Amino acid sequence: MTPPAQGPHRPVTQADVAREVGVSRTLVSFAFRGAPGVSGETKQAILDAARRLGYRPNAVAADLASKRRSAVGLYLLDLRNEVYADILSGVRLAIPQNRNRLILSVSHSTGIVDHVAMDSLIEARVGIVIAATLLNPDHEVRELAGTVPIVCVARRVEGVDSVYSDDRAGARAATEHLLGLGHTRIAHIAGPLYEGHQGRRQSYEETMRSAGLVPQVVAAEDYSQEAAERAAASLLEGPDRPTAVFTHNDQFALGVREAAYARGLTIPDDLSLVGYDNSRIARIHGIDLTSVDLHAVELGRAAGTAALDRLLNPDAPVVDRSSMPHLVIRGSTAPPAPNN
Amino acid sequence: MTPPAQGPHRPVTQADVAREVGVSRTLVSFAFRGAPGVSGETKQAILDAARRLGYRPNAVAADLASKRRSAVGLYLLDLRNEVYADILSGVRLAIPQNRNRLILSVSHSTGIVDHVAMDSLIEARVGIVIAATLLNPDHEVRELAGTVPIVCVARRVEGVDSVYSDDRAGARAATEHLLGLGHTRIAHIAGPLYEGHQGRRQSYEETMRSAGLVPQVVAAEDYSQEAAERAAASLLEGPDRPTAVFTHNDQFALGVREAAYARGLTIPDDLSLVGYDNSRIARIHGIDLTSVDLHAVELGRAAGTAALDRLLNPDAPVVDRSSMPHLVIRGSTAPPAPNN
DNA sequence: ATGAAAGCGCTAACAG
DNA sequence: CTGTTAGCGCTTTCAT
Repeated sequence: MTPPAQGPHRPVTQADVAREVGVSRTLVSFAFRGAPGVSGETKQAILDAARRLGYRPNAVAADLASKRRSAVGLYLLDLRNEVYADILSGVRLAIPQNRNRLILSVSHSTGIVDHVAMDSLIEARVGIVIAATLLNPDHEVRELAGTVPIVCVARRVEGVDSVYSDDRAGARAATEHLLGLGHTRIAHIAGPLYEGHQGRRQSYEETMRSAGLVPQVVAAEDYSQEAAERAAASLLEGPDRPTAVFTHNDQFALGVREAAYARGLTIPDDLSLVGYDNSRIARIHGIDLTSVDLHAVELGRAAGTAALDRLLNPDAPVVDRSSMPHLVIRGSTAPPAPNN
Repeated sequence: MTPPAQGPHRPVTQADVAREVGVSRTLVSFAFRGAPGVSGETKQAILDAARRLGYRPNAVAADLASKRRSAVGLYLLDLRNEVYADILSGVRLAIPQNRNRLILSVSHSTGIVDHVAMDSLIEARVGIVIAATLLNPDHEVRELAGTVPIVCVARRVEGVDSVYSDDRAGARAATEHLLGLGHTRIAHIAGPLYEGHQGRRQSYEETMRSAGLVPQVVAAEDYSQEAAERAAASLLEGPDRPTAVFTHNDQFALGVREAAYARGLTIPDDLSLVGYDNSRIARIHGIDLTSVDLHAVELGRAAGTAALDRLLNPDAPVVDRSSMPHLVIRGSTAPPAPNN
């Protein structure tokens, strides 16, 4: 048989170290946190003994005893969407790994509001939750924020710390780009119609109307690429096929792209395509997706910073930090074909 | 100014609930864990009072008191590589979110062995670490496993729970596919030369030699796409340019692809390309990357299951679970051009 | 500079 | 069925 399992059996505690050195537990505690009031000599002796015994501080017990909550909860909607991975990298940039545990809770793109996911963070006693992005209606988010402080990423909720990008500006830039190329039949594939996630769609509609055109919106059933593919199918097979499609995000754009090629349509010759997020996929040679960049990494970093600030200062005024996205024009957009 | 911040100030504890109902703390504890020995009546009263007061169980304190360690640590090398996101999804499938906190620790593709990342997991007192993938040499991994049980994902370490894919078989299939198409100048872009990550390279070399050919390996400096791009540059600009390249992973393949197109080379006409991971990118129309699928989601799920088993039974024999990858042939590979 | 004692929120024997 | 008593590993007054 294979040898038995790994792992220690009698964990070493501060008391063990204290006994070894012949001092009190208090001193060990002080020494490890670099608190003042420990002579250099004893401190050294303590650190040495600790290493010898293999002592590892217990951050969880420390939090409990100090009534602190140094853990940061991270709620992510859907890891298959690269934008969430980017946000996570950004968060990681802001949060020092050695000081704040990052407790992860992942929902799934097809799932409705996931109370279990938030509950698990609350019961893990995180000091704050960075949420990207909650699908709940605003009033529910505010209610949740009454239980645990929340930083909303990529969404603005009144009364709750929010770090987001100006979706209306991004969608306007995208739509205007297509209008500028001469398109008139421009469709939009929106996400599910949750509150707080309608900025892109609304701004698209307004921009179309301002141009004297009729908006055409199809809402995908969920945030998966497949849902977008199905939504695109209805668009591409219907009468008066659009000559351009602007999608809620790049993942959706990928779905449209597959749907188009499956029907023998070429991008951008038969169909111009604009995504949102400017994820890595958009930049690949041969994809060359025109897309709105909302600077997801930077958004994540800002959210991480806001979270740390909130942890330090629970009574500071609510953070409301928006940033401007920018349109990156690539090869997936072109003027409509003359015969269209 | 904006209104003050969110969050409760005096957290509700079991004691509060007990007082409210007029029972002991023990009963509240029992009621919440569904333990036997609580009358239906009191249980209901307790649950009601708890809801009324807004009581939330403290999973951290529970762990401490019960000397249990229900938290699972997740060490991920690099979230920009989709394979790690896939592994994470798989882990999530196996681990019920409401019972086991998932504590995340992310390293970075360019970083060397990240002791800080592992330390943070140890100090968070996780019961087990799922590691995908540690760059440390085998003996260091074994040493770490003496402090906290580890499940190695996508890598086998003797004496440590390991859930992995047969890299040698995958690399052989990839190389033989290229040989079968008639290629003779087949190069390989390997990752950095860490112990435990050499199976693909070695198997490529053996397969080449068995075919009477000379292997040509370039090791990327780190696991980033850019490093692969640089490695590919030297390959594509050197004399006797290879007609095919097999890369350590899809991210590398993407780097090669960019390097090729930047030099006016077309895939697969001028260069056949095989990746590894069969990530979503490989499946995109226009990328169509031939790639070895190691079933990352399934790997993650198996790792999650193994982790839960180990948590339950620390003394069970070491897990050694390998699975077979399979080659997915797409449009990025073709016979070499006749003039080559 | 050092230590004793109380307590964080919870679980776990052990009694009744 | 219900309550009492000790802790878990650590921090934190408050003394000395």
